[in-house]
Amino acid sequence: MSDEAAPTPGNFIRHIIEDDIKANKHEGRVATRFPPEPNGYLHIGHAKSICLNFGVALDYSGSCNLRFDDTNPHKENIEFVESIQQDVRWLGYDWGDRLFYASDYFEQLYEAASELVQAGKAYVCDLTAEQTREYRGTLTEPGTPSPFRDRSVEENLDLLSRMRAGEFEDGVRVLRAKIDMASPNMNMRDPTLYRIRHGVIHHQTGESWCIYPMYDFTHPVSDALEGITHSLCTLEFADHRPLYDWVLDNVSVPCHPQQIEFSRLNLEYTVMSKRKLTELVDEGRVAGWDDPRMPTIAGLRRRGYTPESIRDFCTRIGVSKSENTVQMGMLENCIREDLNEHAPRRMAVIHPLKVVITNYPEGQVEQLDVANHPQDESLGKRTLAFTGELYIDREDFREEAPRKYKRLVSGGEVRLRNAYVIRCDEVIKDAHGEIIELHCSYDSATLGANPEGRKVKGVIHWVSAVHGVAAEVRLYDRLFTAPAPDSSKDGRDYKDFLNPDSLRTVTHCMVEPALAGAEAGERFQFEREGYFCVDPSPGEHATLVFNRVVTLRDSWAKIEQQQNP
RNA sequence: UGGGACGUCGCCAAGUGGUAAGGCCCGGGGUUUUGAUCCCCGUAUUCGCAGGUUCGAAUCCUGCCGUCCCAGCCA
Repeated sequence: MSDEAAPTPGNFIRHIIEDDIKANKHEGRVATRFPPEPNGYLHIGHAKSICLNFGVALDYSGSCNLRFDDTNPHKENIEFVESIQQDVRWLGYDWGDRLFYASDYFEQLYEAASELVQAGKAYVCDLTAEQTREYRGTLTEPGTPSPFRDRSVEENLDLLSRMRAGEFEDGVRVLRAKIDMASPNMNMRDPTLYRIRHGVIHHQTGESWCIYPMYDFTHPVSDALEGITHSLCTLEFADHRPLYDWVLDNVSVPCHPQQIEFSRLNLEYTVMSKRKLTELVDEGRVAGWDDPRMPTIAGLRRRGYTPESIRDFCTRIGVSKSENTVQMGMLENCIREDLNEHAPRRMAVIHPLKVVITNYPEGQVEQLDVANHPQDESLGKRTLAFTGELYIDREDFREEAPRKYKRLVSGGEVRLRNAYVIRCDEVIKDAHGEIIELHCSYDSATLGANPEGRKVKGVIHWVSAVHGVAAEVRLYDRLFTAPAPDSSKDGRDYKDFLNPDSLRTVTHCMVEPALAGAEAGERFQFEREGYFCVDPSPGEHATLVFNRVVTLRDSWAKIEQQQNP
């Protein structure tokens, strides 16, 4: 057991950075940035980027800026800029005093645009959006130059300043780079640099601007102004790199950062696009961005994932340029490993079945001393009350034992975890034949000792009926039923694969008394069930609510499945 | 049919001319008052395919095949 972080394995980006340091490129400096657009909550895919950018900065004594890419006020808002900061911080990263907004550079961006115009490298274009599309050509055919491409520098300068002054309506004109309408790279066919947007209140700049720069223009300039050395982004931006470099080569900036692309994370049984996650939230398919079924950082946090487990996950999946879809098991393994080591053990009965121990002295209560962790004494002990009436889980009793079943059966014996061995003598049913109670007898010689002359293989958990505390338990499962819900070949929408059983709420659970004062966000292992987290929602919960983070590995479930295919 | 990228075990992923790391999953065994944990052991004669260069190729060359991305006044 060790809390030492495993060394981060090398990847192609780290190799490039190490080579650059050796070659004294950028004076040996390393500066990265994490540049989210505040138009949604961060998800596990962003965590990969965050761990990469901040991790690299940490390991090479560099710095990593947090910069909001806020150039499209239509889609962005302050709730997102706040949640993003909270999530990055929660993941364990610190941007110090280097919190920036692309909008901090609007004035410099405008000057850079003027510079391009003056150099004859940008022009104001009056084509409509639709016309622009037609003029752009197709993947296989070159585009056609805009009729406004050869406007004079003077006219362009005048028009640009009047765009800024608000003289033109939305969509009437744009500023475009003058590059190459015949380029095989669509991004180089005179890309739009600025568009007009009236009537939106930007969360940072308010109403001071009515023209907004595009990503392809904003990003390289922002990177350069911040002295970024390595600008890491996902694969789909590889085609934009020539434009990124073009902008930096044609505008006066202090340095020329290097853009490097890596592949984004895909996770089985979920979706990762912001558009789809936004849809799930807006349409009420989930309870919000922090719904524990969401792959968002906020969702994982509420589910009970630890920041350590997410960071561990990010280092395990690595960084490469190949298209990948990581199995859920990988993420689950990371949280199991963390919680197995750190979570105190408790007993909780999710589907209670009453057990009466007929030979237990009436009214007697025994206080049992029990370890909080089977391997780690430093987690201490707690006391458990044992009584003649208790609850076990319905799953742990069968009238007829299936093959290899080693829990309680009629006439059979089982060990009550941390307590005695009991035998089931009688099954009490109601008028419908439903089992409502078990009458058992206990062997008083089996507390902390094996029974004489026989072996009892099964061990089940239990809660004293008089000391137990009522609780609600939320059992989560994967949000989608298909491994790749957003790429079905038969034209079905990702929402057609929503898992109807992704949340099962169980209301009348019984948990051991030590759980009574559990605080929001506290995590436990409910023995033989899984890891659970006290729901941290700022709550008006009348009773305790536990979210299931993840089940325990369950080899019995595998056996059972093989027996009843 | 243009351009960009990628193809190493079921899923990730090292490897950068010297004879296929590691993790997850999976299978088998052991310990265990959690069917958990932990501990052993096993799992690619082969790197998309086909040629070529070389004493030697996953690594170099050529050709082919497959997958992903690009035609927002989104990022």
